[in-house]
Amino acid sequence: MSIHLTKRELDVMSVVWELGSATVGQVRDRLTDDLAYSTVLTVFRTLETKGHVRHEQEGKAFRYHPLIQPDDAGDSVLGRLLNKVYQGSREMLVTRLVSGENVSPEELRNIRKMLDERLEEMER
Amino acid sequence: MSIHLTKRELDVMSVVWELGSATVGQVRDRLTDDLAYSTVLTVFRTLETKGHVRHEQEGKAFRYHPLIQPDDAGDSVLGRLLNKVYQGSREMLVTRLVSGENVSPEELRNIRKMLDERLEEMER
DNA sequence: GATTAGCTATTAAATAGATAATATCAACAA
DNA sequence: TTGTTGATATTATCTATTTAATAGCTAATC
Repeated sequence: MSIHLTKRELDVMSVVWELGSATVGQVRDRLTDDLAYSTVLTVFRTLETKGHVRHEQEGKAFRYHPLIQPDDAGDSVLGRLLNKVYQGSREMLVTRLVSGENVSPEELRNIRKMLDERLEEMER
Repeated sequence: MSIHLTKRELDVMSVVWELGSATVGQVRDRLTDDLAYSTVLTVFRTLETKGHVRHEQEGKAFRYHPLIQPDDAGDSVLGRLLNKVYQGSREMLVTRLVSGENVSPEELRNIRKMLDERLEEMER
């Protein structure tokens, strides 16, 4: 089954993934919205209930560790986006993804290279 | 500002985009979940309130027309996905997108071609 | 030993989202 | 004229999500 994260849950998981693991305070400091400590804690508890993180004691604080990876959470969103918005066309999706101003040629070349490699191993 | 659609709103808009325009009944018939007529109607009314569709009378029914396009709705999702899940790396996102079993070599080649063209026009 | 600082636990409450029952209304059929 | 049919309009309910106030606990500090 696919994993669904709410907006806030994703905000929190994003920091946890980035840091590898995180405490409530660390997450709170990194979020752009200024949330109360207890708010972030509540989100963590929800995530733990859902089995997406676990915690261990660290001094007096809890340190939360991810039990799911970005891809796990991304797949459901990506799937919905692909099917509902781009009618299943990966090309349309990627086209849009690289259509912004701030996309460097290098990034495009890297993506192309990745595609080349993937194509090669498919043909083998 | 970026457009946010809820899951159900996206389901409905998806059908509207696909058909060009749609009535409540048409949408209801195409959704995999079996929703009541009034449920779909409610979603449409929300979408209309938000300015995402307009309607015109057609016989006794309403026909709804989209006022936003797929890209408009996709951008906010894509942006969140890119930044929160893939840490801003388009390459990681695309890698995941093309990593499934059911991705044809042809589709990959089309994407690569699109990238080539985009790279060319950037260098010009 | 009392105080404070820094946590977690409990509880509440407001808002958003999803679903649908029921009331109405207009046009057509008998 | 009077149902009947096929819509829309109104209203309600339930659940999920978001936010946070406040209570309680523990270790260090004075």
